[in-house]
Amino acid sequence: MDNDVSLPRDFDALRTMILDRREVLPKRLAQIAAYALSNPDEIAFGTAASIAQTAGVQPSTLIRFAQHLGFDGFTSLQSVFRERLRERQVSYEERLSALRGDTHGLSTNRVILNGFLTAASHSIETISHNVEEEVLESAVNILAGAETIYLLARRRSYPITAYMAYAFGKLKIRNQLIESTAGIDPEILSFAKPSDAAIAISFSPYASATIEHAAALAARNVPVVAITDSAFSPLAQSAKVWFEAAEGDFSGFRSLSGTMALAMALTVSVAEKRRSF
Amino acid sequence: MDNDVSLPRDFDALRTMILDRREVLPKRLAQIAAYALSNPDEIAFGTAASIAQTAGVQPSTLIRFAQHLGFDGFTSLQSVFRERLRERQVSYEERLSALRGDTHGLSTNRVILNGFLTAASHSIETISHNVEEEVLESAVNILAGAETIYLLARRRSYPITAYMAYAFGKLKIRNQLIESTAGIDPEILSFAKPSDAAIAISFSPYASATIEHAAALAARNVPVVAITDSAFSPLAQSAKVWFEAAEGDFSGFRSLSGTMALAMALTVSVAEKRRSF
DNA sequence: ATCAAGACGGATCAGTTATTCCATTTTGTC
DNA sequence: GACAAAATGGAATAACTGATCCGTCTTGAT
Repeated sequence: MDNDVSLPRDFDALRTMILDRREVLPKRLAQIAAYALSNPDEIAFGTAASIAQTAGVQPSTLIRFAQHLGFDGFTSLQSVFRERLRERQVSYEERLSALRGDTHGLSTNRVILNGFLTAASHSIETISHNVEEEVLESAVNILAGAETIYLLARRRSYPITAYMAYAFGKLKIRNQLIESTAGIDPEILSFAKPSDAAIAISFSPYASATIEHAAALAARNVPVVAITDSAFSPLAQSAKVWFEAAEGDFSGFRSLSGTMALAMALTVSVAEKRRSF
Repeated sequence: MDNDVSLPRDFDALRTMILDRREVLPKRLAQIAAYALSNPDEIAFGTAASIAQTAGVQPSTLIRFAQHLGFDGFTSLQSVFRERLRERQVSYEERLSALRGDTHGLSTNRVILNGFLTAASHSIETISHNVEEEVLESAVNILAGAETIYLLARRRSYPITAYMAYAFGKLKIRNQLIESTAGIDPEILSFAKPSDAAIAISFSPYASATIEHAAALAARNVPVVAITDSAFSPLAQSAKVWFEAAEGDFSGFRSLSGTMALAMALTVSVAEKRRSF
């Protein structure tokens, strides 16, 4: 349309072209541009309709986007994304060595990054094998029935509950994150009733505050769902149901990836369950 | 349909299966088998009609071929070929293949959990391929040289900086988490000097506070390292270096796994670098 | 040579595709 | 603030998709 002279044949050229025009693109077209560059595989394999949906636009906008760049339709734009995947296949062996133990010629930084990525992927694997159907179901049941969900975690586990608090909030599920900025946690927790529930997360070495709070709640018949690392964890004793989430770690820091995925799954499952009430 | 118990979910398994049956396959089906193994890319991208033509058979034969192998149609066979191109990390693919695809007979809870686990593993893969050596190095250099590291993130990105704050603390690296509980963020940030540095994390839809703070810091020559989702992000403009971390998501919630691993790698790399001073 | 069982080709079908078109909204200019 | 131009959403459409079906052909055991 407005650029017939140089229509990009390969992905890099296309990428550059899009980045060049980023400021002059209309809103929806820019939205697609951003999506396309960060999810090129989706463009390569998806259909106009499916891509439009995940990118949050209309299919027609996708076609306009392609035409705006000089292609004669979505299909020709898509073929550039497909070409990219075919070519990349060549350098695939070199990529493989990146994550394997092969640290030759890699910078320290890269070794560290790979370490964390590997630890993360191990966590995910472990979770997927260790989580049992019944445990998952009863945890979801407990939480879905709760009036308020209390979130207990400290230190390295705190980010998990922070994200859960955010997600519960978005999903309009009442929750209370125990953060102790003012040191009044015991008072807040004293409001918890048996019709509420708590999620407690802690790994060895266990944060004493989390353990104590969980025990206190359990003593008052508030059901506790725990995520911890073994059956010997003091959390497991206070918990009505508990998940074993042995996280991989690298140089002393846990990956959190598996636990994070489990936590989000719990969150969304609870919302899903409530919707069916 | 001579369906065996297990139908291959990844390309290698499919390849082995086809090679096993090579002699027992009827003529036309063998013809397709040979074509498929030597032109896997064509199968991945083509349509049943186009593949049939270049392979010299009828489209219906292609579908019969797929069904003969135990798939329920050409489409499911094709998805195996597509998966092969999509997953650059073969080892991950093998490990996680159990997770993907069939949701038959799984509980809703399990489907949701698998969704998050898959999204997490995608994130990790993406990060491992998108992070470039130079970007990583210059980010580490900036941060290692900083007196105080300011951590900016809101909402869904907040858990990342929360964990970084914890890890930096453990590693005795001076840092300041911008949390705004008292609404005095601008004042705290006004202390930042060019000899400090900031890490800003935000994904679309970007948290305005993070964007503004990052821009303010950049304007005062405080170097900003950003983690965001595309070149279109307003964060990328304020940043001296920025990482692209397109996180997989499931039912609207980002996985955070890849970003978390990247953040931890940055944290530890900075500590490592400082130790060498 | 016969004949049943499987393999095959090709017409057909329901569903989906990319695309077009037009009414409406948004944007930019004077 | 008014107006033209551009952008956008969404319904409509024609082409094409994968899959099915059935008559014909091939194969191989008897």
